[in-house]
Amino acid sequence: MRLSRYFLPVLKENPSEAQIASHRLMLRAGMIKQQQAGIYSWLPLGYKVLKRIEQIVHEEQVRAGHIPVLMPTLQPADLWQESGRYDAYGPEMLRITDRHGRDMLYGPTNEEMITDIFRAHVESYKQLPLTLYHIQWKFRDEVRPRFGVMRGREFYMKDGYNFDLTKEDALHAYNRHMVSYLRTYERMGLTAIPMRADSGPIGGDNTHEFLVLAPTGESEVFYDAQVPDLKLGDREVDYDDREAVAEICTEFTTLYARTDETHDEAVFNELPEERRKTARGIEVGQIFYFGTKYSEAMGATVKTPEGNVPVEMGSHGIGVSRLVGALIEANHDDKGIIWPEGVTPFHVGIVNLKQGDAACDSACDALYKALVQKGFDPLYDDRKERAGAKFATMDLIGLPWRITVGPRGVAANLVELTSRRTGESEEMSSEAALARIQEIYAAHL
RNA sequence: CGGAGCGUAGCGCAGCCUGGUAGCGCACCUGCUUCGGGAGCAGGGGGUCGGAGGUUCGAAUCCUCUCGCUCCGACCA
Repeated sequence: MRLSRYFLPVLKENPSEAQIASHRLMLRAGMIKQQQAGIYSWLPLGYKVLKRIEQIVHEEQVRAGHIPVLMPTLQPADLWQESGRYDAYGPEMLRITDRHGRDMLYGPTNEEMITDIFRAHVESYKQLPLTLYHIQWKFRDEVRPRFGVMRGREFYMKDGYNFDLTKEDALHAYNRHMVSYLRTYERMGLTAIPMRADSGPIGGDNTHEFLVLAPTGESEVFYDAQVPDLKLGDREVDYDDREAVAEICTEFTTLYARTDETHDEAVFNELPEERRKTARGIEVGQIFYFGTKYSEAMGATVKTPEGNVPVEMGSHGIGVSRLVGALIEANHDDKGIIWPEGVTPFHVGIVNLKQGDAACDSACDALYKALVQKGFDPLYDDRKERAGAKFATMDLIGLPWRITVGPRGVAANLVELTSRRTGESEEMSSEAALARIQEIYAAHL
């Protein structure tokens, strides 16, 4: 993309409404525009990041054997009356009446609807196990939305639901989700720690929240200093291998890691003092096993040799839109955002220091074409701006790599490759820069 | 939902107390110079002062109502 033809409304000054880094930077980098309290338009740059995150979530869910569907945002009230949550949910649920006076709601989650789909189409235990998920907009009418997309009223979320015959099967589904989530966050360059959590209004007795450590997090968390070092790395996972999947879960959940809701001071204090860490965390996902709570209430049963039995269920969510904010909270400096390679909106930025100079222009054009030809998505700043303005824009929007083309180097076929994260620059030929970019992204494409 | 604020040009703000029909910085447009870290000079355009009602000769300014947004607290993916 050529910046002169793009839509990137960056702000030089800080918007007054933004209190935390991610909100401020998303507004300044032209990623979002607030339309109402807690409701945002996603401008081109923000939309690209949102879609990259969504894509990673999809890929990891499919890899785990889960099946994508898409359910509507508007749901009929009667499904929620069946489960009893229509009355239980309270004013956070946005209730709507259509022209015929029928009660509807903008879905805050989809347990009821997915259970309805299941009971309509699944009759036999032979059709199990089954895990369906979707990525869809949700609405919770928060009393006090804040922090930009981190705590909006409208939010984009992946929610998945497993249907199994036995509790053992359902717990395997739970473990499968935990591992797939760990992979998902790692691919985004995030360390999200699974912590034992409270089940809240969804109910159930087995649940973990995934938290990204950041000073602006909403929850206080307590953990063993060794936990953030746990990594999946590039190990292969066979999601059908129950023992292997369970082993990984054990590895990631044995050390102490809890939110303030489940924190146990006595257990925590058994750790040597230097390993006891207290911090703040942003919740970016949660997994639940809740058994037959909805299947019994809504008659979601399968036929077995022993008769009709309600299915065992769990539900599992990843806050896709919230992750955009969480990623920025975890990756920024005083100049702007620093995107991890896995989610960056553009792979590399090209800065032409002397727009209009024949040699610089043609060098940039050639580099741009070569990058596109190799499957990259570069952003070429071809505006008639001064160098300082171009650098400041690149730093703000946080592309992890920048190639600078100036009149000095062009004569000798030299460009400059700069890392946004370290600020380190290296002069090399265009061809060498292209090769380096290929190398860098080999693990992310 | 309790408490506290704020709505004046695209963005950030001053003016309000002590009424006399708007101003600054950035951005934008034109020209000249500048050109590796958000340039300088000169000129220029842009605002029913959130909305409605009231007081007054006269309201951004005072009064009432209303809508929107933000912050602290309780609540939450």
